[in-house]
Amino acid sequence: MIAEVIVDVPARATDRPYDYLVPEELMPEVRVGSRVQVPFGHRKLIGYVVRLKEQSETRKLKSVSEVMDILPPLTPELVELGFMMADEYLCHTITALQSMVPSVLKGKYQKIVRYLGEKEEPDTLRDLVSQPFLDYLKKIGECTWEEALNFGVSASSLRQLSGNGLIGLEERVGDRVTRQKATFVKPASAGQLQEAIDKLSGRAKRQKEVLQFFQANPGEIALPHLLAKLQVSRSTVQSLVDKGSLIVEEREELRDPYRDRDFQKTEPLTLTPEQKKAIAPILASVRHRKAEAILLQGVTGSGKTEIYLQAIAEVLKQGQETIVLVPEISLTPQMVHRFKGRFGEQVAVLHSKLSSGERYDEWRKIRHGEVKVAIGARSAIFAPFRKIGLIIIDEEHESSYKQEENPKYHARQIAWWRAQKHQATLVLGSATPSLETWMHAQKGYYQHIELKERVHGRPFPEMKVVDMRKELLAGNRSMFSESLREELTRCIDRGEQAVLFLNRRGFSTFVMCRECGETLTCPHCDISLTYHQTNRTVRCHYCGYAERVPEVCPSCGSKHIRHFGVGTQRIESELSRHFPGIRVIRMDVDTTGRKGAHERLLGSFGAGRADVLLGTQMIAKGLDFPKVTLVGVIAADTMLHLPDFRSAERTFQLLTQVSGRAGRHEKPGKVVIQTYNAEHYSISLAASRQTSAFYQQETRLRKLHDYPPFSGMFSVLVSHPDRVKVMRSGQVIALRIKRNLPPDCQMLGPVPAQIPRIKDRYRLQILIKYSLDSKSVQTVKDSLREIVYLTDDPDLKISLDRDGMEPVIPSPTFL
DNA sequence: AGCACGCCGACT
DNA sequence: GTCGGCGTGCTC
Repeated sequence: MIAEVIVDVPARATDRPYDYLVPEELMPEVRVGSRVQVPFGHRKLIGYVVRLKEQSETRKLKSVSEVMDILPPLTPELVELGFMMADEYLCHTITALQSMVPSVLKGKYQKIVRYLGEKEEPDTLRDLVSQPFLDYLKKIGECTWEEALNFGVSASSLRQLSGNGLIGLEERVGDRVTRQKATFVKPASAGQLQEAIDKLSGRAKRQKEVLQFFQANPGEIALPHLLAKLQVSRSTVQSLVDKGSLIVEEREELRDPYRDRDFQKTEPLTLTPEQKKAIAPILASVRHRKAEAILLQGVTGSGKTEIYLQAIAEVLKQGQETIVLVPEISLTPQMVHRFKGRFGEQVAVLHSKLSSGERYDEWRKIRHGEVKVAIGARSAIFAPFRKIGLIIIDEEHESSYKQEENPKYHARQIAWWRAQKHQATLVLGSATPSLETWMHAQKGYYQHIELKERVHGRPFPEMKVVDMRKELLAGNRSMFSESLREELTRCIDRGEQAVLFLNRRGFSTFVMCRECGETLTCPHCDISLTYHQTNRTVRCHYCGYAERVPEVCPSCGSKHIRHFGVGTQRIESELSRHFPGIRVIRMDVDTTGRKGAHERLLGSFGAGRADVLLGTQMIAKGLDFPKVTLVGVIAADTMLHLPDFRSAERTFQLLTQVSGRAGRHEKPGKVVIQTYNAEHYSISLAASRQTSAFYQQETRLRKLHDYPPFSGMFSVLVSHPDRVKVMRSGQVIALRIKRNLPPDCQMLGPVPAQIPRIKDRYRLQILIKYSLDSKSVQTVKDSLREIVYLTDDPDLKISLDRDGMEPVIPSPTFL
């Protein structure tokens, strides 16, 4: 039997399957999706089996040396998906395959130098290596390649010695897996327990207790458990093992990060008539086993999650599996509770807070079929299930479903691909769907279900748009409008809580000299440093560079240097000035840096230990606090000016989401939106909750400018440490693209990227708007693939992104 | 990605 | 003459 293997070398030349002979004894283990070790040139590598066959064109085949897992990490379906991704997202196949499995399965390679003692020690050995190294190697027997180099031994000497057979060089392949072992104890023979007790000497009181315990509790028990329960020591158990009365067994145990928590069993809630109407088509689709996509557009608070839960119950009844994607940020303990409470042990949770070992264990539960529901962030879309009946993507419009590294996939696209393979239902849930999804629903590609009422008939909060230009004219130069200040006062006086939201994007604090106008910028990136009050430093958000705020301007020496812009810290101090004694919890990168800080702060706010929750993006969604009756948006338009054609859509979505935080329970809510663009359609239509009107307007504008989804978009990012070289390469690449560009496509650029330099690399961007005609797509894809590999400069990096979520549209001046 | 093979400059 | 620089090309 021959196995086609994709090896772990992400390079153009090796991006194809290699044939290997499968030795007789490995035949039962090697399957499509198996992770194997294979000899490749002079080294040993990890690879994935992608096909099995009987014949090979290649002479002189090498053999698969090892199969690394009991169950293949990938299913045949995922292998196929890997090839599709490599093609679609222009990445190497191995990169696509590796993105689908836990990172611990990635290879760890080590070169080992071994001392072969049998041989005489000729002079050559002494001539080539130093005496201390030789002594060391003799004592230890073997060492790593790096250690040898540290001793000053040259690589070529080592190779020469290996050729002479004086030392051995080996490649060792391991994975990063640490499987947790647990020790279990059980009686050697349950029937002879009494006998064993009788044989004990009268002084062996402890041992007797242990054996009696097993008489009362037959079966095995975890060793630590036993020790704690009987208050005996390890040695007691050990002597029983030595006597042959007990057997200990070491076994792999799956860590369960939620093991120690109790999940209260919850029962399905009674659906409102509107919910009932909404769930019917989903249930029907699940029962029909037809690949189908459904947009579930429900206002915040309309009870989408309960619909998900009841749909999942139906899928379970059909004996099928479900994948639930939620944005990382809303994968909160409450969320996990709701799923675990309903489905208990049948749920695996995958999120970024897990250690890589825990993540691996959760993943294995899915792979081994121990669970039927996988809930997690973006990468959970690759859950290795075999019979998927339903895929749910909650908050479908979230940009975090797009991966920014290779493979640059969008989870929505992967989800639809898998739904088709499995004949599964895909449910896209959102109060504010992405324009693409909304359009697809309008055109009838997706079923469109709407939930327009909040559960329990809760009223929508009253929304008020405050024009900050008028405030300014009236002489109010503070960050708070008269209106917001009044509402806040009233809210606090009533003993209720408020959430203040500052959209930080494109609006952060920077430090500027008032005499010469110089701003502090990062020495490695073309970006202003942001001011952090906590330790009086300025930091770069892109490379992590930090320095103390200088006393004087580094450029003119003036002392009049201060920070501008609005950060959460500034708002916090302004709040305490306006409202003495106010209790504020601030959530931003500074306060939530440490692990668990996020939950602690929210928990504290929920417990009523603060009047105001002040924060950035991270508080925009998912929060549900009964006492919150006021939501304030400090500056609604900060991202409206970003050079991104999705900025209006983003603004609308954000405002709608944020306003959903108010008045979710008995008390009615109020929302105050402060802006300098009060008449902008994304703001006014969000405030008046005219969702359809917004989507129609936005659709018209996208069509007018031929932006996605009316055209496709590729972005090419060229970067290089040398400013001149990047310009030259950019021109060359642009010319190449242009030469092969289909007539119905358009190239923009090259222009400096939105941030022209990051980590000392200069960046250029080229955009290709392509017509959705599939022939053009293929042409553009092929020519881009060529371009990536055409470079001979190792410092030049070219990054391709298909339908990136944040392409920058070059302004006309650049064209 | 590694690494061997192979063809041109400064040294025992 | 040789050691060693890194350009070129291959890995079933």
